[in-house]
Amino acid sequence: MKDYLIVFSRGAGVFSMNLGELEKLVLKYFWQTPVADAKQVHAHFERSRGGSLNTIQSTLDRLYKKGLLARTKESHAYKYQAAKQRKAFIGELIQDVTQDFTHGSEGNLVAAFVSLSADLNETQLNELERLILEYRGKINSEESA
Amino acid sequence: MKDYLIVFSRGAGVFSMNLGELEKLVLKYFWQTPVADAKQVHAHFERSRGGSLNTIQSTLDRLYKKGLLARTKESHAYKYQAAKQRKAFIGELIQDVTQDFTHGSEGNLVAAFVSLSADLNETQLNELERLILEYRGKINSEESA
DNA sequence: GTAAATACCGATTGACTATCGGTTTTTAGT
DNA sequence: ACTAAAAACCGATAGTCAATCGGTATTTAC
Repeated sequence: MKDYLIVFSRGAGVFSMNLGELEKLVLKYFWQTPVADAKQVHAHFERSRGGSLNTIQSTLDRLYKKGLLARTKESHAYKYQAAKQRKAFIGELIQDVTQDFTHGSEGNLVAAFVSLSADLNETQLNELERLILEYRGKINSEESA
Repeated sequence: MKDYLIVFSRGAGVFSMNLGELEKLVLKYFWQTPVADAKQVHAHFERSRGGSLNTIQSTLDRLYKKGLLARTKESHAYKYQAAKQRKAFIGELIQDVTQDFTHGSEGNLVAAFVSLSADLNETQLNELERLILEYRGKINSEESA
């Protein structure tokens, strides 16, 4: 007789689930198209990859349940839109996948820099410095307000 | 009669697969412990999470086949070790999960900065600037060599 | 040469995406 | 109010993958 309990858990991050290929495509679609219903999404993907309207509908529903799409019912159809802007999503994604491997004191971004710096060119370094300056300015003006 | 072919593919990135909870734990273990065999890994995890030696063995094998662990046979047991250092792994991970969502011209790191900057404190900004300077220095000395 | 340690094989379970047929619900128009 | 169309909803199936572990084949040490 087992006197213990085995608990299985998958994913502890922001999303706690993985994204399939179609889900990724649909997300990208909604970063280009503010609002669309299932029919429109289906029309958009029918040519490039096929698939039935039902497949699109259940994918939209899955993304909605994951909190990645928002929806409102308008007459008899749901209108979907991205729940997060692309960059915010990417940020959460990075946090999600890295948090298991980064230590508390070590910022994810700093880890990312160390990890990716080998691929950086001068232009990107300049851009990054510019962003840091810009961000510093924002902090300071907030503090003095 | 179907005259078309449906191709399913999951993941196109560096790893082209996902990591389970145990796999993550084992990876982290090998970033702290340079070399270990299945028995040692099992001994380490037995207390905290249980599981049989076989489970550890197949997990090690899976990580090996994914290229995340290296192994050499020593007498009758494989000795495993991390194939990638932690930060390199994190870098590839970030690239992997973001590449579907970032545009070619936009560096992943720059995207990461924009995404994560809301969480940055002054210390981390300083650290980042320091890293940029350091990295610039490295580039320059390589160029003049 | 045998016993112990380890690798190897294969099966099962559970989670998740993709897919789509069929049924129910909702709404618009008459 | 009735009906037809549209859409949502339900449920089934297949494929991928991690986790798990029993059983068998190898390998090595003595």
